Amino acid sequence: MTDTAPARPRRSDATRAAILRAARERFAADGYERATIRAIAADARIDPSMVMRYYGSKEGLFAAAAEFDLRLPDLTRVPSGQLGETLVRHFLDRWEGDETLAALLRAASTNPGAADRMRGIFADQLGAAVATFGTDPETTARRAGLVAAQILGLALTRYIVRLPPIVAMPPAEVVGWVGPTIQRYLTGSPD
Amino acid sequence: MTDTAPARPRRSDATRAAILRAARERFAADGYERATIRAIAADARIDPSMVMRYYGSKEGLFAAAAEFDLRLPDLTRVPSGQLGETLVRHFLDRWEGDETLAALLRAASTNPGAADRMRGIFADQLGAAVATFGTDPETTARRAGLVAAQILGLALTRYIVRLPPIVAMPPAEVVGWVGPTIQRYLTGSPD
DNA sequence: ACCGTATGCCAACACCTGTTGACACGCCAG
DNA sequence: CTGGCGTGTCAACAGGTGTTGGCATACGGT
Repeated sequence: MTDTAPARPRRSDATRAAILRAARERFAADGYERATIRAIAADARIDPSMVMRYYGSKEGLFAAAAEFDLRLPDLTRVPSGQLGETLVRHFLDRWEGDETLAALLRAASTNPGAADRMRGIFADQLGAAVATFGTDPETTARRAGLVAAQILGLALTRYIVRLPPIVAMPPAEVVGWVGPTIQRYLTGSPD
Repeated sequence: MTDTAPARPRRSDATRAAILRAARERFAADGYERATIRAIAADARIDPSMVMRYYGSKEGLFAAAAEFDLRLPDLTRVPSGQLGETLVRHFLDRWEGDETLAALLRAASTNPGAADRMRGIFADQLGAAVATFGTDPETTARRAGLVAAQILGLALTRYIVRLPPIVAMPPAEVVGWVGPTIQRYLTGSPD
């Protein structure tokens, strides 16, 4: 068994946290390859070699920095007519409150490991949430995939590529437009 | 005036084309930073310095390789009820027949210039197409942006991140699910 | 046949990258 | 007080990057 959580607080915990914070910022702003360990270390005001000691490698650092929980609400407690609206609002909040998702999305375009993690998050977490309410199990994966496609497209155009009309839309209007789409992907049928 | 098109075919045109083809492949597969000039030159079976002579710099090469025309159909000739379906089918074809778009999307996540070009393509070309049929000019930019968000999300999950359920969907089913979404973004109203 | 020029290769540059090992300081248990 | 260990810095390595200039060669017009 790997001894996680001996709970003994180490003096270096603050440094570890600073590194992680700087890493998330840099990965979110620059993507995986342009976010250099040296720049991250400089932001955290320590030597680059510390990053290696605490996280092993750049890949290890990214893996630690890209840990993420969508914190999806319990969809069984949401009125079935408001699923889309609720999810879109939740994703907007989650996206704007934590730059980890932006880091993950930026990196996922070029880094296979990041793409892997992205797949995992949206397949596992979103897939599980979609499976909680009673749609045909045969189609849940597809429905979750379609939701992911719309949500990620929204995130891509709003936070990464920054298409002006999408950036300019207030959250409420985004919910108004995209909510029904998500609703249909979850509970509707094609064509 | 810059003398474009003296129409005199140069002996090096084949080389130029080979470089461009290799560049599109590499940019599409690896993104901007990981696609190295050396690797592109090796694919094209020439010396890296030739790339510099013909395209000036890596940025110049990318700019040439990322030239792209969506070739959107004339939307005024499409029955207004089939706009969504038509557009989705067109985008799927365009995306699968030319890796330039994939290169552009991969690069747009990390390279500001690529993001710029992406914005240009979807604002100018898609925006113009959406403007051709008579919706309120006030909302055309927003409608075009929403369409871009859904289409780019579909492309991201199908060709870049490769979410299994989206990859597995046959084109006809994609059209069946996403077509109505695009239709609503073009001709419908929120909420 | 000749010569200029377009085409291509080679070697090198300056720089930046992730990563490593040796060395210094300071906290804390004994 | 005195070790030992956790924390941090410094300098360097080996490799890869975009980019540059010089040199060979072969084409094409005269």
